[in-house]
Amino acid sequence: MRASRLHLVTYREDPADAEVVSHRLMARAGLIFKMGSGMYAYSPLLWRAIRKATNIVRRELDASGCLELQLPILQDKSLWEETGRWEKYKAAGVMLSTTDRKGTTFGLAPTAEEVVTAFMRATTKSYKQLPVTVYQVHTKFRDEIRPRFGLLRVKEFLMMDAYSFDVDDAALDITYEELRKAYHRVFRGMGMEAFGVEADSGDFGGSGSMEFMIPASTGEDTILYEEASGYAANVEKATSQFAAPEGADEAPRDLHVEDTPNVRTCEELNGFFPDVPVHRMVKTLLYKAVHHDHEELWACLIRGDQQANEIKLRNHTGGLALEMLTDEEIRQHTGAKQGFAGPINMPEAFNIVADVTVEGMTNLLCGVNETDKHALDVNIGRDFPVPTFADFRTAREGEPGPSGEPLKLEKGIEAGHIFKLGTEYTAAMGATFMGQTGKPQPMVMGCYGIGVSRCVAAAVEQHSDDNGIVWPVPLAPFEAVVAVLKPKKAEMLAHGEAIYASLQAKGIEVMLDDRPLSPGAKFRDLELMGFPYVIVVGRDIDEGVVEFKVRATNETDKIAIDDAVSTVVERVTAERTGLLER
RNA sequence: CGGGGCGUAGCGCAGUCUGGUAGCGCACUUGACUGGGGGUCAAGUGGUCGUAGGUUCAAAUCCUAUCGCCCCGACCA
Repeated sequence: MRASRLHLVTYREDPADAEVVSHRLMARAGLIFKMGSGMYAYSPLLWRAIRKATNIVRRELDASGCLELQLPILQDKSLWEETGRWEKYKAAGVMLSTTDRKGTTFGLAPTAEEVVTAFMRATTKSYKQLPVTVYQVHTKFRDEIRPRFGLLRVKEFLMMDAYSFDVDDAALDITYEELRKAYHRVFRGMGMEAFGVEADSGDFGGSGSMEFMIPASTGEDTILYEEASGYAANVEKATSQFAAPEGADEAPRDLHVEDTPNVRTCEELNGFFPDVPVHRMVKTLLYKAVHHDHEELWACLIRGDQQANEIKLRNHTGGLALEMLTDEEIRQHTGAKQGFAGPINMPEAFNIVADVTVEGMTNLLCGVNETDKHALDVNIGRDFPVPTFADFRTAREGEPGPSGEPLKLEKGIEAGHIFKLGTEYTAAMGATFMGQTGKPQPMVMGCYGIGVSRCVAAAVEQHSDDNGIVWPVPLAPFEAVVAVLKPKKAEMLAHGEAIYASLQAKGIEVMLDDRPLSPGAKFRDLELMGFPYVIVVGRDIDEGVVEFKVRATNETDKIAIDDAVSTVVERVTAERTGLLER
């Protein structure tokens, strides 16, 4: 393609709302055009990159025996009601919906388990047809609370979603493992190192799931990992070991209630009682769990030096959503101001649970649901009933992980997620097949997603410098550019066109930059757009010399014009497969 | 959902407090000179000032409503 015909537009200034590097650079390079909050037009240049990312996904999934199909974006509400997820997604605020002229309500696909299960239900009769894994690359919609960071968090995006159907759990395990490997090939094939981490299964349910994270300082997810053991988990799911409660063998002392006016935090309480360290206090966090037809009150006890993990707690409550009580609700339910809730005199309406760090604590300090008062030397079982103990705490960097190594922290962009769903959806929707035994049984399902448009943004997030984007070759909109510095000079242009034609003949995706820009403007522009290799046809052309520029290093070599094509071909073909072993 | 802020040319912004001819930079068009790191000069194009209503002789500016966008918070007991 000729640059003069590519509708290239670049900007010298950053957009006012760009916070992260990929957003900034993609906007400046004219790759994305904002149409509204969380909605972007993709430029022709960006679409080339997205198409390449899509094709890498296709290549690896096809190699794993997956079948591409296409499912509707408009999905009937009643289909989602079969699995109970309409309520769930509405409660979570994720589902965008619309209605047709008859008043029928449709969801705009945030994902497609229901639709694909309905498809398989209608088309699968026998175990002989299984296993089947289908996938599509299609637009998805999510009503994000707060779209931001350019293409990294948007309301409308391009996603690959795959769904596997197996005869039993053992068969699912094999399929899941196959897809896990394919996922690593996909990310490596894009030129990125993604690592798999244990993840919360979120709204999908199911027995196992793994997220694929692309390390980036601006990532919205936090990963905790152990260096040697290979343990890595999303902070939403991560566990760590903790020190046993201090004074476990102390004799219980008599409970006494003291005045603690206007305290709000454990640190402030510590000011009143310097002898009681924060880790001998118990915080009482008050929540409501929202279910589809009712709300429940929950109180979670946790040691003063620990932080609650609301995802773990929500999973325990089984609610669709978990919300902290407002100050007003706290007053209404406990009669006390915010800051004084406690397991003592707790209204019966509350379900009380406690984090495992609370188990075994003695002579602790906690609230008594009375404004401006706290109790000291409280003992579990004696002063309040023994609650259910479980892991409700947030693991933190530096704490010993499951294998005992100190946990390290890394920020990442969630690029993919794989789940073992089991029969949750197929059973609910009656998607059964005739087994070998002659009895109908539900298909065992897995689901798998890759944020294709997000991956492309993540690639920019990971590969850039002060001058702009540095595309990895597998995603680059063009693998190479032939830049003619003075396109008005017919002879120079002819040399450029000859190199361009040869590269094309060799199968290189090449752009001829024939735009009449000043050399400085042209160099900056090409660097901003981030093409991996540039052959500069300039002042030395009369001596038969051109320049070979490497975007990643910004190094320039003068080479003979006759070597230009072979140099580019060699470099590009070496990098086309990303990080895959050849 | 709570708090704060912003809507003025394609982009980035000033002008609003104190009502009186709508501006600047970039980009874009034409011409000339340039030609290896966003070059120079000259002449131009482009805006119902988010929308609707109100006050006023007069509204980008004041008032009301509304729509949109951005940021922070929503891990506090």
